[in-house]
Amino acid sequence: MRPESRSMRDSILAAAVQLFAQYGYHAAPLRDIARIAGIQAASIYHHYPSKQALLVEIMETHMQRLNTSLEYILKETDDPLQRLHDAIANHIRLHTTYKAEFFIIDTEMRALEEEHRPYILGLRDKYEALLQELLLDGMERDVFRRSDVKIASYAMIAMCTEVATWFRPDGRLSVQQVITIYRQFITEGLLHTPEVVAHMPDGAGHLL
Amino acid sequence: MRPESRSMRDSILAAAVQLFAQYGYHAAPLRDIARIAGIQAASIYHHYPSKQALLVEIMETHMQRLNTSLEYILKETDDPLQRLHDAIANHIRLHTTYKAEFFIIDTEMRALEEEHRPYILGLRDKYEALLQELLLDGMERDVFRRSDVKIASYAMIAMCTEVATWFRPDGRLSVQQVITIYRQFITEGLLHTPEVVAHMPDGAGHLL
DNA sequence: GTCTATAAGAGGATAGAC
DNA sequence: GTCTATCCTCTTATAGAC
Repeated sequence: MRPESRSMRDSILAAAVQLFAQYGYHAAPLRDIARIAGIQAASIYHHYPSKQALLVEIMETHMQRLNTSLEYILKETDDPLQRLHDAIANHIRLHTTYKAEFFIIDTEMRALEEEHRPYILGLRDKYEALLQELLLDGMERDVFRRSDVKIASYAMIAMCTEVATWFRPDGRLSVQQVITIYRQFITEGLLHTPEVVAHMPDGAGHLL
Repeated sequence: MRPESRSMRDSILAAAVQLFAQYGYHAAPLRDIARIAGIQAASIYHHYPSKQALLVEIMETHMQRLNTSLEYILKETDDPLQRLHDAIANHIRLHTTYKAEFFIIDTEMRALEEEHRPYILGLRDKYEALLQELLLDGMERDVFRRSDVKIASYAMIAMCTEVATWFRPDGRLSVQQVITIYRQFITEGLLHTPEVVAHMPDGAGHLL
């Protein structure tokens, strides 16, 4: 694609991301997307075949980004706990960096026409499978408590994904702080870790 | 409201719930809602002033249901851990019983017109505040580990709410099983609880 | 590559008969 | 309380000039 068209193509996509996230796919008129991009509605069709194509491209790009990064973590790291930490950080970092894009993925699946839905759902299933692989491995190696792998993956994905709903770059917490808090919640839960140290003969060896 | 109209009013609302959940608010035509309810589109306006009124009524009814039940738990129960268990069970039970209704609340907030949004958001904020009250109390009484109360409430709500997305009454797990798994995940996290018992002098007193 | 003009249709809502 | 008929607006998408 030549440079002069590449730029307008990106502007249109950026405008679509903004309005799809703000009003939802069906409530975002193509005219408004065009206006933000600085052209007429009809001109969009020189760059994209339909409104639906904009949605598919947004979802495809970022689901692939998510999958590629998790595949990299699984390939490069062996320790289950380190893998989990990296996966949580990766998920939250991407969902705060591409906040609007992932919010669209999370809320506009229904807006996908039959033709494209299986493909995008496949990408989402792939991510779940990768995370489940991570969790199962950690359970088999006795690092994680044995529990329902599917439910654990759903719960993790749901809570880390929702960060895209409320996170504000200028808010109370930095991305790194959010990651640290979620990491501890996911690994240790809400309850106090039992005070093991007090019962041990020599009082040595803090667990944390 | 008289009985003969009450029935059609409910039929219309039930049809709206079905189609709003299936296709989304903007993609669900009033004509289709009417067809499922067994009347003509124009007849809906005898029972509701607008399409928007259907959405507001669905959201209002079930957010109030959620708030009332959590308020009851906080009033009747004092023990923080028991309160947490009850709150989780209550949230998941309501979100599986009124699956479509809560799915709409979770995905169609953007479809609310300015006039009604503050009211519904207020009900949602109220629920978050109640849960945060529960969590803060548990931390101050040293039952829960001290951590960020807001984040903990967001995480809990996100993971328990998403059950409405994938739960199937005829699926692999019963509602009670889902509740038990979530409960353990939220309280204990993914990691093994340290094997305290082995280090204790008499080996007595299982923690769980 | 962008424009103007417009097709073609769907949508929410209203009027007024019965 | 429900119907038929219809209004009015908005929307995606296309045709063809520049």
